[in-house]
Amino acid sequence: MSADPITDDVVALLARIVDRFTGSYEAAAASQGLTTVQAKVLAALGEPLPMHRIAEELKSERSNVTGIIDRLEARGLVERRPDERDRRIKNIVATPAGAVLARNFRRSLGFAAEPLAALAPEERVRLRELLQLMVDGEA
Amino acid sequence: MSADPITDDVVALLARIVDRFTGSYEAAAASQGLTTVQAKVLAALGEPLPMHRIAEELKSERSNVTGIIDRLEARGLVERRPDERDRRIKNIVATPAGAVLARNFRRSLGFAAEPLAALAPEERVRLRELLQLMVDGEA
DNA sequence: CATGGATGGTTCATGCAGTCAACTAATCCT
DNA sequence: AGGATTAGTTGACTGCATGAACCATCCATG
Repeated sequence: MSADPITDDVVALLARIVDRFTGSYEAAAASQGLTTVQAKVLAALGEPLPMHRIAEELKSERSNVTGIIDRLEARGLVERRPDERDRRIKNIVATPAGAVLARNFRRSLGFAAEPLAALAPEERVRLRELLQLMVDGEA
Repeated sequence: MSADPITDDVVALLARIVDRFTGSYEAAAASQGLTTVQAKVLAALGEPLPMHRIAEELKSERSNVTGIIDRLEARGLVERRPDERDRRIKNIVATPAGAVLARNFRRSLGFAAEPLAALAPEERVRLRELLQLMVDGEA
């Protein structure tokens, strides 16, 4: 269809890899009793973030984030902290408990993803180059 | 953390690429008025499939598939057709309308994904090799 | 400095996707 | 024939997502 069979192959391979990757992601999240969105939020919370930044991060609506944070806060993993300078803003910060889960999540994601990169060192370097090109290739 | 900085880089790059890919997927689905799951199902329906096969495909429960097919059927994109040999089974088959949407979806997914593979032909070949290794690398 | 417009967050209603448990119907196995 | 297994559905419940309406706060400009 797309004229170029190699491109088609690459796209198909990417589809499979994406599938595995998201599978690993979900498994890693579940291993910490988190949904994927919750894991994503918690993982992004190295620095406190206002709600609307989180909405951006998730490419979703502010109204949606309210609920997600509600649930995380109800479990004591996250805290709404009023901003000093701008009283409209609530900064979300991970509690110690939340930080632990985030760290465990990242670790188990790493383990899950590692087999994917089980290539010879030289191959991994080459792969990194190519992926970097792909990433740079767009705006 | 994972000892190997190159692996870390590769994982991070993969994460970004996965992100873009799923973004494209969602956009392509939305362009046909479909949710991502609906698009996935419709795309898998080159051949009629019994519900439980679809559940496998989606890695979800049979009970979940019931609802998904309900909605597709309500829109006339899909049809429940009783199986001749095994009367427990309902084979799901795309209606002409459904097939059109599936084809449009695939086309617009192709266009969306193509920029990702916008590498020199030689690079694409090399990338295909590496991705193939990754895919083969697991059970 | 007052006011009108933008921004940050919440609420509400609605819909889809997902799980789990309980159920019916049909098939398989012996 | 009868018990286990398999296919699909139903119902109750949760989480994620959107869109519209709404406060509160901030900010710009007249």
